[in-house]
Amino acid sequence: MNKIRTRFAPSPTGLLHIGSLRTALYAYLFAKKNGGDFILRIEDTDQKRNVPGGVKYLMETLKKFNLNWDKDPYIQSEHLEVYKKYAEQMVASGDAYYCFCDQERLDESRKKQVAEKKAPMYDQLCRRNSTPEEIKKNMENRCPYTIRLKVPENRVIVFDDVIRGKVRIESSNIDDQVLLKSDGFPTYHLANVVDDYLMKITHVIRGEEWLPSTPKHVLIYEALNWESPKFVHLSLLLNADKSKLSKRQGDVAVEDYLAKGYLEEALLNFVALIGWNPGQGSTQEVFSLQELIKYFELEKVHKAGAVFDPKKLDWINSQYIKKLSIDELYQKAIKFLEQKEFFQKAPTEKKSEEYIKKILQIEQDRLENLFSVGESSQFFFQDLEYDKNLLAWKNMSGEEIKNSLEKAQKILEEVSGLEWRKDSLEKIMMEKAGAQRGELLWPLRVALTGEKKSPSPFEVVWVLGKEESLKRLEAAISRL
RNA sequence: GCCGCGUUCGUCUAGUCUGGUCUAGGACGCCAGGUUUUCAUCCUGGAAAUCAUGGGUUCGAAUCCCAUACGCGGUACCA
Repeated sequence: MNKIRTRFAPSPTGLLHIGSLRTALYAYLFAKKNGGDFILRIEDTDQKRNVPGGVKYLMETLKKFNLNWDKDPYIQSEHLEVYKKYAEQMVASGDAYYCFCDQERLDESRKKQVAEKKAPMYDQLCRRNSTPEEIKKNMENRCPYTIRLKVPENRVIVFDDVIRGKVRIESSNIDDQVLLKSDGFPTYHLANVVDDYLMKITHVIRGEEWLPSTPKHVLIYEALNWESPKFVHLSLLLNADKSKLSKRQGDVAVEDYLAKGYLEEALLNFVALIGWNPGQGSTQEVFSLQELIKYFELEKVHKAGAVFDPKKLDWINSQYIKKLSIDELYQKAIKFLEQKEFFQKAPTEKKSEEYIKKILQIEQDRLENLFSVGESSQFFFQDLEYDKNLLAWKNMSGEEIKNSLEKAQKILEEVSGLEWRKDSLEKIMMEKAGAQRGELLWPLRVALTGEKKSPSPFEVVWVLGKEESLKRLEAAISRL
């Protein structure tokens, strides 16, 4: 049996779509699961749509996700002569033909067909009418031409899809597809087939949008006398309204999600689970790349399209954030924090790595994405502003609040530097509070944070340190 | 229009090939309660699918067959 080999074949047209990431992941998982190769191939055959730097961006993005490809990336535009050779070979064998129709005529004919409610297809003028002499003359006059697939008449084309089983379509429904464009570049259909064959791709794993053109590809394999690879068409990612996931209804680029502070591992995990799960009653939801490789099976990939649920992504992301060490969290979060205005304005001593790491320890269980880091912890970075009424727990009077704050002051003053740890601070304060928890803890917490909701006062005190904590208590008392 | 693919809780899904153990299980989200102050985490519980609809086959169907509906994709010298 041949070595398994899959490929991810994006076009460098800009950003990487989240659905393409999933396609790449599945192709990668399947290859790795079977000890095969995963190839990166750049399909840059449309000169109009290529974006400068697109290839570099694609490679960098895949690397971020650890979707490492084997061998050097293959760039289609560097192999134009190969496609041309096979196109010519197909003309010679009678499986393709030259077409000299210009765009204008094609457009007109198409318009007419649509008006007549017929399927818009090439009317095969050049297939029926061109004589060898005409072709020769056109060539000598350097007439622009394309090479089209000569789709056989009255045939049923059948192929087997790994996920969907047998798919059949009548040849009368298949257009005489252009294989080689007039600019000398191949179309997707030709380039794809030629490269998949030459690169010994065993499994063509791609989006469902390619299913309808697969019969054309089958015809090309036949014409060239090549064995077809296995076809695997993946269902699409959908918007909440079940339409194909699109920019109109939110972010679709991988880059957007990274910018919002989703971790690569979490995104990959999430995307893997849309339309796939290990089955057999497994309830596991969090998978490392290695685990995905271990459990992945193409046969378990769903046929139906699946809605992209951002809420579940949030949850998975939070699971990954919780697992990070503080050093890792700091490394990943700091660049998001540095973008925040409240952070930029903070005094230098509140920007130290040590201080931020303490805050991150408190935030770790609360974060769904890294973009929002620090947003609920702004009180750590700036002077407080709050309504003094907020200091009251239930119906406490001003006098009671004052007493409570002074008591808190006294407790904190007595805590030694050695005991200034989260756990011992909690223990000490809970002991001193006795039955009066709310009375002591609520005013203290508000004095420290100025917020109705916040982490516990023990944690906040621990981060702020003795000096700053006492200062904030003093400020609260003077407000009363 | 034509061609193709699909259809289990709001969403992601298990179960479908090898019909009975499915009075359909899990997760996210939602709701309620608990976790020695609030928030979050965590824990417990709950609501939530007549398995798209209709017809077969069968003692028995989410599971097999057919039809219909709906959704999606394709229909380019774009990929």
